[in-house]
Amino acid sequence: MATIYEVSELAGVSLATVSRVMNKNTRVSDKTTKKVKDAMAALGYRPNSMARSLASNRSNSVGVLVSEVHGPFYGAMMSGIEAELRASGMHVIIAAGHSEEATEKDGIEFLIDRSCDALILHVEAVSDEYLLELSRGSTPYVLINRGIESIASNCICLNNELGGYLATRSVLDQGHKHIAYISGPLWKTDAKERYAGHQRALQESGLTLNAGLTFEGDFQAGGGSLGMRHLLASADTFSAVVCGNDEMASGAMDEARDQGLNIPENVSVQGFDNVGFSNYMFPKLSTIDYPVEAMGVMAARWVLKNVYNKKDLALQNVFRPKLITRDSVKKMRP
Amino acid sequence: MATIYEVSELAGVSLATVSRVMNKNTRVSDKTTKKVKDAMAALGYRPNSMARSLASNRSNSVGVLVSEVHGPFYGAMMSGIEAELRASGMHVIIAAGHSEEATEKDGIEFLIDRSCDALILHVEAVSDEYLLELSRGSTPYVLINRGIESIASNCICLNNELGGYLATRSVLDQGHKHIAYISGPLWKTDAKERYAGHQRALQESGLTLNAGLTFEGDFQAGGGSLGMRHLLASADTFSAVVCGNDEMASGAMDEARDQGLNIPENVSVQGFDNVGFSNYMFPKLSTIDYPVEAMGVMAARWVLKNVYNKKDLALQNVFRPKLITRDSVKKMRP
DNA sequence: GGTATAAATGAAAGCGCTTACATTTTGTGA
DNA sequence: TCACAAAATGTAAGCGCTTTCATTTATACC
Repeated sequence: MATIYEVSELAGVSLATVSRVMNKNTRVSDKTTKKVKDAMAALGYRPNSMARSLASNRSNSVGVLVSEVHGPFYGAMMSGIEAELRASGMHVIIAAGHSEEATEKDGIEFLIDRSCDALILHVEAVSDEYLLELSRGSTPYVLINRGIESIASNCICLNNELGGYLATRSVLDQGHKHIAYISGPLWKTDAKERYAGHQRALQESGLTLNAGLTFEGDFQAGGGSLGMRHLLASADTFSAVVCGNDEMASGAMDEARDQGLNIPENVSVQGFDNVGFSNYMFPKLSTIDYPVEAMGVMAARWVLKNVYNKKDLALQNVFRPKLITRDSVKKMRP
Repeated sequence: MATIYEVSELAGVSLATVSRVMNKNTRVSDKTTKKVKDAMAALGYRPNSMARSLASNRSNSVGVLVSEVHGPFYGAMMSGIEAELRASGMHVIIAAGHSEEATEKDGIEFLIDRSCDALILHVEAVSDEYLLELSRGSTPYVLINRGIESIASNCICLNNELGGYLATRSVLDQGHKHIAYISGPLWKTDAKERYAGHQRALQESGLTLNAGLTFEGDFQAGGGSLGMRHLLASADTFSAVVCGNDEMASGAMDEARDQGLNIPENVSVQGFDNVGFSNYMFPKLSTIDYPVEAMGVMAARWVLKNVYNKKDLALQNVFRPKLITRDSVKKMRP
């Protein structure tokens, strides 16, 4: 492998000049630029990224921590990030946090030790204090789907409350009066916010929350099944169930069918996330669109702008969820 | 940030000794080891990974090229790879190839330029010749889901032919005699092999392939819909359709339902991949299990063994697909 | 043409480690 | 106790770049 030194020799210039034409940060005359480029081409020169990183204290890598590497949600997020960053020559290093505090911290440290220039984090278990402390360190980071007041400009969030509101609002608009809710684990901020939105929609319609028609799930299909079983066993009746995410909606639908109910004829189901498989379900799931890929792209832009000094990038911190109407919610006869 | 030099000073030993206790590759007496570790702890020392890489010519990073970063299939694969490699302190850099030759080559070069110690590739568009040429380079790689005879030990494959056979065999076993097939794009090796398995199963049962009941799709839901439409419009009747993958099965089911057919009452559907959403579909899809996560883990092990010299790792090159019986294929009355 | 100034280039000191080789210390057996 | 091998540690030369500062060359103006 040719080194910069051999290039400089062949081109008859100094190391510094070769470095300059590579980095195009200082003017080099057209004539020497050409000589250098020719020499590079002749030698098939590829700069050694490790040496560059060491000398420049820039690794051109950004670390991405997701809860799970698989899963449609994180997939879309990583996809947006990868595309945007690679287009600018940066690479992404991934790590999984598994929604556990220790693992998340471990992942963050791992990425920092890897000399990432910046981090994009989707963390759930770690505390605000930890993140605040982290922000005092030297590795800048953006948070996806987590809002912390004092570092708001580092946060890229969905308005979950609005999403929760929209979900229930749309079910109400179809004439439903008895609405059950299967929430995500309420220690997760987004689950809590969505639930709050649900409550607001009910209140706005003059309905009161029926605690018996509420179930705290786990954001997984299993929790949705459990939730539906619980709800169906309850004394109260309902014509629709709003779920904290699509996975739980799927589980709930399965369970309902197992109990002989048809969807949406006997019970309507509303999801949240619109990620991956909701369109493959039957009936196709009405849900709330979570523009997670766009948010990934935005996180990447945040890094490009704040860490790699690309100007002229417009940033957006809060994204709006959008109602997706499909077939799982039926209109009620008045 | 403390450097190795400060640690050596505080501990009263040389740079080399500190390096030795970090890398534990040379014996250092217990006494000095302790002194060094204490000094490290006192200074909160973190080794600079870029400097280590430069000096040792090892980046501890492995590049992973997938067709799409999102998508349940690649998600499972990356998940397996990430978990296995990180447990050994290596990190993974991802890049997307988008099933296009130029993009795949670009991604591979990108990863090589990033000083990856090894590559794990899921490539589709690039030619065997290119890969052979690549194998003469200095960056070792493993191929997932691509078999090349002359570098067989670098390939981790599913026995696709067997999978295709199993899929059709199971449908035959349910008493179906008129079976349609929606294949993946036949320029892709796996699509071709699965199709070959289908044909073998038919032959074995003394059935002949009916060209009118065959459709070449694109491995996407859209292709499945198109395929089903085409098949239903054909002159020949069929009671079951075997699909080259789950996405197409989903599309096919949608289309069938749009045309008023019930599944599996009017037409049975068999998928392939068992990845992600097939369990969320309704009816739950009978399919062929593709142990892609395990294959990801195996690819990671290949790298650990061949590149990072971890002995004692058993490698497996060919994986067996497995039939998953669920609800989308119905038993025919004889 | 001569000087002042800007533009282009070069020289060399690191960046923070690893590792081959040299040196010192420790342990062993007679 | 001494010679000698083995174990432990130290010395110093890189790894391949970037970047500051100094030097040379080109440009402009009178």
